[in-house]
Amino acid sequence: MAKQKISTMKELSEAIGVSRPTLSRYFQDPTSVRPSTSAKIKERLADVDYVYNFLATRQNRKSTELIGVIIPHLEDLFFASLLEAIERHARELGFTIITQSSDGDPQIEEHAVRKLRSMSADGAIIAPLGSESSAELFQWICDDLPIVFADSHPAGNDDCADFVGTDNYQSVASLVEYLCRADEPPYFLGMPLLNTNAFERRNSYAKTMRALGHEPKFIEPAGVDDSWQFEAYGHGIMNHHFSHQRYTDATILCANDRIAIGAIRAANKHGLFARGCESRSALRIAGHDDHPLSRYMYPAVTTVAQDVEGIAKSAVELLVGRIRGERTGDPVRLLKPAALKLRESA
Amino acid sequence: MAKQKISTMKELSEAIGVSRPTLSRYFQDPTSVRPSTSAKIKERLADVDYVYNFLATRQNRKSTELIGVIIPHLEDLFFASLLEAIERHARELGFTIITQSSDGDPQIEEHAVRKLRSMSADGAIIAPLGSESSAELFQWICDDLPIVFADSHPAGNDDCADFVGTDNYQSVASLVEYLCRADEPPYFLGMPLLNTNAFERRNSYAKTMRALGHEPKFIEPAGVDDSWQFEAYGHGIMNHHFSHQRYTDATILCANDRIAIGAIRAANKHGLFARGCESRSALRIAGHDDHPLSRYMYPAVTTVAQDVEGIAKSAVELLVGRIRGERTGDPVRLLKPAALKLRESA
DNA sequence: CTCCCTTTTTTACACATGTAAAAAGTGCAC
DNA sequence: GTGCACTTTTTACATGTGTAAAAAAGGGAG
Repeated sequence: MAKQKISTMKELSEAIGVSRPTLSRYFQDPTSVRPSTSAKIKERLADVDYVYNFLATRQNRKSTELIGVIIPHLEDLFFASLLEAIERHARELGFTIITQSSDGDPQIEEHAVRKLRSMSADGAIIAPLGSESSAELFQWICDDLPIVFADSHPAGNDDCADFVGTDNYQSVASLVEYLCRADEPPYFLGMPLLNTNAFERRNSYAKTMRALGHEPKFIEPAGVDDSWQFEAYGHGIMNHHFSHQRYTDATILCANDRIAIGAIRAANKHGLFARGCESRSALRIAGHDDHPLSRYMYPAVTTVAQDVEGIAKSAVELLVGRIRGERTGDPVRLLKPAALKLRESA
Repeated sequence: MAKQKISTMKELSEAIGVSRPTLSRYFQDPTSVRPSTSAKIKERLADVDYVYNFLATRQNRKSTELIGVIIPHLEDLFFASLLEAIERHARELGFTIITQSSDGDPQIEEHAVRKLRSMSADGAIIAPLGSESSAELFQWICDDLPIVFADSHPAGNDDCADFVGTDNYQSVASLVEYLCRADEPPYFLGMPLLNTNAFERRNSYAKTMRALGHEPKFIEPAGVDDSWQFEAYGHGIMNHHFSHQRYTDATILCANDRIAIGAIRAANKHGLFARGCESRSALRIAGHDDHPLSRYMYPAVTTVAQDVEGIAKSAVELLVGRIRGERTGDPVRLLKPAALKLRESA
């Protein structure tokens, strides 16, 4: 690469032989200059090493074409796949993604939101933590720029921005119905109450159970602290119970797959699954989300698949619609259905 | 929040009653102004809603305090944990992270590198893809800004930037030695040749085997395409072989845990592990990395734990050292040892 | 009260680009 | 060759901040 390094548009305009404003217009839309000029610029550009200054361009354009994404944890394959899908769709529409992980900490979440505003992001997709303290923050940011909440929505103010997520009532109901149809009605092993999904899944379980004429039965957490370490959480609780011979032939619906993975590990250690998972065991464990590794567990986790791809696509589309001003008015609330994945564990 | 919204430092300086340059210095270092002034600013700032303009500040500072991180896939818990750790350390040092996933695609990787330069990032931590086409690109970016390669290094030019990663020779050797000591010498199930780790682990396996007086034996991929879908890769290959009664009582060393997870699933489906993983089976499968879910498999995966935290910490420290000019001279090559994790699968 | 030193304000310019308006240039039809 | 329409160049100003230098103000010691 012996190409001449050029660092400003002014230098570049001299090297190419067109004026700087013409170059500026060319970079924003090559068809906005005469075809012969456009060709000339394109040709000379190939001989030269020039990268435009992102900071300077974005400071002056009305739109920065930056979209912020805030998720609770990168180290969770559900959020990781959501993020990858969002990135893919945003890239197609010409937007750059700024990812911030809130690391489960409302303070970091707040910091991330403020940083997005200071970066003049055009909008943001947020998978919020469940902290009540965030309500004010979200109200504040919603006033300033288009926001789409994804996966879960803030506890207090549901009406300040669009939302896309899974219809937990549908997804959990379809699992409960299946489990009741196939065998015993399930117990519910909830997730730590970290966001609205935790509540909705719990409520949906109870509601569906009652509708089917069963009394909801919850497995008690037994001294495990609330955290995003779901596998450890599920494993800790169920290992404890199985050690005391409890729930050893029960049907257990876990609030998410990561908890189910922990629970399945505990069950295996206690030899509670029938050899060769084809023959159904008395103990049944189901999850929720279709975590990428669910199918590799043994037994493979029966679960419901969230439409991650659809959620990501809609979130980006909703957001970009707002950013471009094509969509105004009341916030939209998109609930995606989830698909039952019958596998081996239940 | 009825706070007065203020969007520029000029407005703010009028509202507070100090000059704009004083404010500017206050924001960069509150101790650089007289304590009484600092207190006054701090006090009035609380009554007002002001966010500095990131783009404008960073355009003019010599340092943007932005660090770019490029990883092959977010949807891989190894990289996700690496990224989280990097983010944490960078945040402590006051740097903002811009993450770009190359999605396994050299073109996207190139795009990401160029974007980092156009954003005037102070430096970048890159976990490169193995593509030869990237050599020129990396040379180009290394000339412009401090780079640290993490996890794996570009195939061609090893000497253009610092590197931090796992000592694959040590890690694989310790596994091979353990496996040979405990029982039969292992076969090697490699990973797709996507980066230098793939080669190094393969070579280390062969070398260690010979040193111990055994002939290296490789399990052939049997028509599975090269991709980052490691679980599917491992599962596909081993399911195929197990179906033909091959390797059913072998010891198999997988190039990473995700492949091992796929292989273990296949083994379980074929009933090849002894019930209750306490009693050792003839079939043994080991992995590499200590993937966060390895311990939840059944049998739990025997593996070596990469020092993700240490790699992330060193990568950030090396990079920041270069950025601050505290470190110059020849590239450093830091190899972290990995720790054997004896679990149930081997 | 004065002097000196420190801090702050004022003023000015810089950064790399966007963008608007006026001036100059180009090409084409007649 | 003239006139017209379209492009491009020129010129000038904008963005929101960093930063340097000079001028002004403030505080403390004598």
